[in-house]
Amino acid sequence: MNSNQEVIRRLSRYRNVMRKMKALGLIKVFSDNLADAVGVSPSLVRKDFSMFNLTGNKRGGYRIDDLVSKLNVLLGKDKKQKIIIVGCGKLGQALMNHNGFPRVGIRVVAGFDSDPEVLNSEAPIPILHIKKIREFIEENQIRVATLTVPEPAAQGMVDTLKKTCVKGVINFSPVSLKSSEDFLVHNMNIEQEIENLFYNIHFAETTVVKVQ
Amino acid sequence: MNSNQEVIRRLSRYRNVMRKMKALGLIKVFSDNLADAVGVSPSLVRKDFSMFNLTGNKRGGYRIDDLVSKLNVLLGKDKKQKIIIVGCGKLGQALMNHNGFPRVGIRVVAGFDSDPEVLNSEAPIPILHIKKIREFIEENQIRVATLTVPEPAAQGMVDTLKKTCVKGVINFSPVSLKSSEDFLVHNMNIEQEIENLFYNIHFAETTVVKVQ
DNA sequence: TAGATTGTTAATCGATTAACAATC
DNA sequence: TAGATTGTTAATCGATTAACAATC
Repeated sequence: MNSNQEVIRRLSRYRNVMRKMKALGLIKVFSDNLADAVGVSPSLVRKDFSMFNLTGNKRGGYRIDDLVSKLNVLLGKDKKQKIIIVGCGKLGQALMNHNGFPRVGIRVVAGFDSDPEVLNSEAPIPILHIKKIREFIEENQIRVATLTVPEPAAQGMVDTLKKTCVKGVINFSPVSLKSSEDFLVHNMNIEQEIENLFYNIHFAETTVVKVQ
Repeated sequence: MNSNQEVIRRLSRYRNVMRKMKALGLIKVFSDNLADAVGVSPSLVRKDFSMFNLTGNKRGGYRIDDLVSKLNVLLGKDKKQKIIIVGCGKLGQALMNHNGFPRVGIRVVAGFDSDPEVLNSEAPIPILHIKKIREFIEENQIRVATLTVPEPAAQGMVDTLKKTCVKGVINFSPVSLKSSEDFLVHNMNIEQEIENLFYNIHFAETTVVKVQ
């Protein structure tokens, strides 16, 4: 049972680096190159690959083309990844227009809200009334949603989504919701990240707290 | 030397839970309660506290009041945490209006951009021209910024900020920038988070990949 | 007091790194 | 071939957990 989230994140980063290398005309890459680019050790790069049976050539490194396309399959990037935006306030709308998505094969197919003002705004991507969400999800076989609703609505929305074929959400509200076996929640807690940064700045430069 | 980011994140979560408990009228809390709320083991809660010399009473648990105020000092929440928003596109503007911030003592004091249209829009928080950023930072002793500029501008902006008293940024652009000793970067990579979620959904339900 | 919970030590677990044989 | 790099094993490191004496 492999449940280490970090490996997958690293694979995704290796892939991004390799895609850029490829754009520069490079053909091969060594574990050393990827290690430098991503900031990990070469051993770890090789170990990560070997865990997923991604092999290279002794002496010759890895073929970028080959590795990228294997990673695509592994990470599900060979298919378009459709998502919906639940809650089209400022943050939701920012995500709808986020230009980092198309580049990596993520497609926002619809937004949902209940505020009539938002519903009438014209957007390149349809914003539908929240009451249509279950129907839409089933028809379009949506698996992933972003949760950008006000905090009090977050848990209720999760309960609704659990009844559909959505299997996970990225939660931007400040309540940290819990994952369960069949419904994954990834919390993007901006406040917490900022607090953490302040801590690291302030106390990392002062002395270290610790112990033992 | 204590460099474990996770401990700090957990402390912050314990604090949030306790503030809610306090609002409910509770006075004491046991490691068991916090463990349940945050989803970790009671041992870990006690260990985390003990690492920072946060003590309770054998048999009596921890006094919420006491612990919250000690955590406030530890996490720097006893002072207002001022931040600036660098790049006031959709995402930057969403952050400027993010109502999760005031509640946790984070204050957005200004935004910066170069687009005249954005500069003229009226916002409750001033949006200034990017050329005034260094002056503003020094005058207001800003330590933390969010980086919500288009990807190509991100690295350049970091280089500018490094020349000021800003000591760290939350980077929302899809390039993952590297931290250095005296300038911390926390990457909030939304795309990566979504990719990761797709992976977990798709392949966690299929079989597990592997190994040893 | 008896019972329950902390604080801490030792054991466990898992991830990363170092090292090196295999081999291109 | 000689040299360099992979793939993998064993060693290390660090974080989490279990256990329990101290004690309220």
